Amino acid sequence: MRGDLDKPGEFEERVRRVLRGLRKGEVATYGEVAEEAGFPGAARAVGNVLARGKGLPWWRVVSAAGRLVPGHESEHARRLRREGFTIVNGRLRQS
DNA sequence: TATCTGACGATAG
DNA sequence: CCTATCGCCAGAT
Repeated sequence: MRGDLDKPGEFEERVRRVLRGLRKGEVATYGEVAEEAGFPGAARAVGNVLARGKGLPWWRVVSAAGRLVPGHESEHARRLRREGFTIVNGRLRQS
């Protein structure tokens, strides 16, 4: 069957796939990534994957409030600006 | 089965 | 804008 969403590692696999789908100049919130991955409500778990994963476009993910990654705001902002975004006070500019 | 850990999210003060 | 809470989740112990 297709829907073995409870298989161990399936969550991370899907999250990674969603992340790989984010193109330059495109960002998503942790919650959106979780939802697109088929695990609505697992925003927190998405953060865990991003924190440990390697080679992932982590800078294209921000909090629902537009906040950047704690402890890496400088580099995060730099990378986002490089893709055309505007950051104000460590926050992705609202709409 | 019970707890604990986090790059979360919404809400209240 | 800030902190405190509470709810929710996948994984690891």
